[in-house]
Amino acid sequence: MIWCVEDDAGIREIEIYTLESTGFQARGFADGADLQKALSSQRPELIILDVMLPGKDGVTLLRELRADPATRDVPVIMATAKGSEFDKIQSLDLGADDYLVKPFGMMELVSRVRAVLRRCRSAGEGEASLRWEGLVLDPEARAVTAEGQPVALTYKEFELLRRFLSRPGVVYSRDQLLTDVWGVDFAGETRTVDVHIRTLRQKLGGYGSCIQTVRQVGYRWKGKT
Amino acid sequence: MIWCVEDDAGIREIEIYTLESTGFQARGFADGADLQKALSSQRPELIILDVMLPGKDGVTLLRELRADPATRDVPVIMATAKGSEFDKIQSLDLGADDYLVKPFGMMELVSRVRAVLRRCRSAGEGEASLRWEGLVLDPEARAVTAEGQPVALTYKEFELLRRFLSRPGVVYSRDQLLTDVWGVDFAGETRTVDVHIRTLRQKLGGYGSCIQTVRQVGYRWKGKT
DNA sequence: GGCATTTTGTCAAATCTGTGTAAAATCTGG
DNA sequence: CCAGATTTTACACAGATTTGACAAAATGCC
Repeated sequence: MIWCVEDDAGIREIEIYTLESTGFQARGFADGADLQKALSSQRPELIILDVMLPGKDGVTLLRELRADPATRDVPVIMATAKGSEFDKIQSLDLGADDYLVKPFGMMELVSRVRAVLRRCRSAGEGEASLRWEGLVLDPEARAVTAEGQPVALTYKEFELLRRFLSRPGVVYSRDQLLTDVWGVDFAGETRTVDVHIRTLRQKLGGYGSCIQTVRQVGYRWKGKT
Repeated sequence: MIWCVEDDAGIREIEIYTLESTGFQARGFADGADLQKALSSQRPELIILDVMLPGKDGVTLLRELRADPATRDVPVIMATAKGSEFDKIQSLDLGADDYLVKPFGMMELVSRVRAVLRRCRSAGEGEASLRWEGLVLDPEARAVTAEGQPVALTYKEFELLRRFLSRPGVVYSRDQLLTDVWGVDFAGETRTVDVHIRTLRQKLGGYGSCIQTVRQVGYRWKGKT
């Protein structure tokens, strides 16, 4: 799925039409706010980002994308009408993967998208990061952030959180968590899980209350709404 | 089984014919009311939903589908004549799995259906939730909702309800329920079941009366209508 | 229809169980 | 051996479960 952020509806239509007719799935956004809202629940393969946008401009958006562990590794192609060298350098410095100068032909768009995707895929697909509102768990970096602030978790805590976030709302029994996180051959059969849940809850601060205990059964991440 | 919601009988016929001739089972509905009626007793693999419909429009229907735990995870492909960006974004935001713009070719329809099914199947099948009209029991989340409102049940209450909903109309004797829910080696043999049935009936509100007592025998969930 | 008997509904009190919590004990890698 | 992570232990408490007593309803008999 490729996302196009472009305020001009006409250009956006053409971009999407072109991408879809070439076999990509595509979706458009008129501004950065829409993009960021959608990013909170989904993750595109690639973003085509216009520099000139109402509200936050493309360069600012790019900077924010790169600052967030959850979106750090989404490829971005910047698009701009201005051919100014400044934008170009600045964007590439901030980590844009490629650059398109308007007016660009649709074949150029497609070929650049393909090129960037090819480049990024060969870089190896990483595990997607899990997120819940402002809480982000990055499996590759093995790091968790809450509203951008790092949360230091131990191994067991991290693995527990990973289970929860990967299936929010689903109840995990203590046994399940034990064999899952501790390993099938775990001897001890005490309040071990409880204690780790407690420390995890503490470290998660406000998100701590998202871990609900289901009496007689186990724990689950607070379901939607 | 794929369901097509489309008010134009001609288009509906063609969709169904195409899907069936490609090996799918398909069934058509003229409006949202018919769809929702059918959903109360069955569950399709995928829904193709027209945006322009008499009565409730497709976007509203989609929103309702996504709001209901029982249908939240049914894949939906939206179809529309309007190429309006608004509809498209809104639908995808609401969780449509794909989008078809009329007039679409039948081969495109089939390929999109295949793509969505492939994507959703790999998402892994969990336990199916049980439902009775507006009452939904989700075994994985261990949660029950009545008309979307959560119903807090204790362990025993949940297990009882699960028995009833899994075989509506079947009478369970107290002994059966005791060994089933309480365990084979349950000592106490008093009014225990009755008391739990009572609390369950209370918490279920209007659905409480669906638990019928069969004198001398036990209890059962109210059979069909 | 009355009446006795049995079965079920209801309530509140008593009991039991699982969980939260803190702190001590143990383990692990450097 | 140390620091930090993990596990164990112990105990109090909230909430679930069970018990027991009685009221209400259904059934069968005359």
